[in-house]
Amino acid sequence: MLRRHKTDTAPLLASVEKHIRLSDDEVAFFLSRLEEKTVSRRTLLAKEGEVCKHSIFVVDGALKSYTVDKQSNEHVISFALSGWWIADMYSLIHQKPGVLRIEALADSSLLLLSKQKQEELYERIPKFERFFRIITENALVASQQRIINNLTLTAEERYLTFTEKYPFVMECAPLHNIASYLGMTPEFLSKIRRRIAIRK
Amino acid sequence: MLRRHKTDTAPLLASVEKHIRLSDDEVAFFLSRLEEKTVSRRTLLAKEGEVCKHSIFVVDGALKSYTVDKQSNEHVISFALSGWWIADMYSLIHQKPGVLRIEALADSSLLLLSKQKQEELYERIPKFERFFRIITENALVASQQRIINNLTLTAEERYLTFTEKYPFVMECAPLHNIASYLGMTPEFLSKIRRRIAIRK
DNA sequence: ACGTTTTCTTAATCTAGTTCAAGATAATCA
DNA sequence: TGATTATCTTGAACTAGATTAAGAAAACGT
Repeated sequence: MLRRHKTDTAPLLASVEKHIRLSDDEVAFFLSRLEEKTVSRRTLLAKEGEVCKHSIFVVDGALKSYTVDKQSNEHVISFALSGWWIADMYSLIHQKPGVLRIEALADSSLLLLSKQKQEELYERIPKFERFFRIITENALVASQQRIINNLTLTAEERYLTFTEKYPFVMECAPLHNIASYLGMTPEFLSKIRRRIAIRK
Repeated sequence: MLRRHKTDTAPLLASVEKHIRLSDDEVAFFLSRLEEKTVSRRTLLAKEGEVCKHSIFVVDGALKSYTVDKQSNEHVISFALSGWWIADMYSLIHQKPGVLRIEALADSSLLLLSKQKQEELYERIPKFERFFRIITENALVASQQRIINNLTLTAEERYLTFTEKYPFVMECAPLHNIASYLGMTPEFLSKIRRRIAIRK
């Protein structure tokens, strides 16, 4: 078998074929649109102030996106583990300077789909409109659920919900990133953890 | 001209045709999928515990979606004014019991697209995949921006940002709904407003 | 292997925002 | 029109969570 990619494209194809059916030619065309990239921990994939050029699919490893405020506090907006997409959606869609940094939490192998190649993909294989519609819908549901949690739960409840829902993120992201994602300080998360430990 | 709908479909068609080009037949088919509904203030369009059956397009008027917690506090998740869509996306997509109530803030005229007819629409006119992909992308960007604001801004900054971005919501939603949407109590919003008024 | 940086925790102090209680005004509806 | 209900505000007491400072342990780069 001829492998155009050193990076393993199977996880991405599995995700695509869960939603749309592709011919071999279409698969080949799709794969030829992708750029592979392996990065080491701490590599920046996108930076605030720059236009975000790619959607990133994580084949293996872990990324996070975050903003840095004037007091240079990081605010983690999202995590992406194996099988997830990540991007600065605002910047990517409107092709305007973004507000997010995207950084590798661990050595990672990625597949990048540039905005331009994504548009070509829609032109050539309209079924991909469907795929990305569904992916985006799922992301929207998750985003709204997070808003609901932020509005209705206490810091401790948010932490417990997170550990149940995303145990794998717990394993690869430092606690202060998780605190930030959950909207609290690392010190307070530490207190919560002790509270929970003592209760048991 | 034969009017299938008493409700004015022009705003919705304008929004659709901003993103995809339709033939007259396709327009007719699309419109035939829609159900029109006029409701008075306080009418419930969806209720927690029930499966959400429709995407709702607001032609005229205003809706809100919200959850009610155990202490029977309302938490406003979203507003929808003329030209906006609203739904309990989780419930609609997965066809499982939802967590949101959707309620009219004012007498409103609506166009409803049922989950089933939406699927039929995708079958018959695949271009609609594109339309809803774009609509969903925009909703996701807005949702993520709200998360960023919640993580990085103070209550006062959130209020000021909101009044600038959504002046029309300010005009038709009661203040305690806006406080709830912004993640603060109505009493505190009131204090913020006084603070701002005094400063001027 | 060792110095440096990152990660995580603890404790004291502080504050942004909540809770509770009450009153004023404006809408709503029979 | 008059009673009722919703909206908005004010103030005092309170608390969930932030801030500041510091130390211990682990991970990392060279």
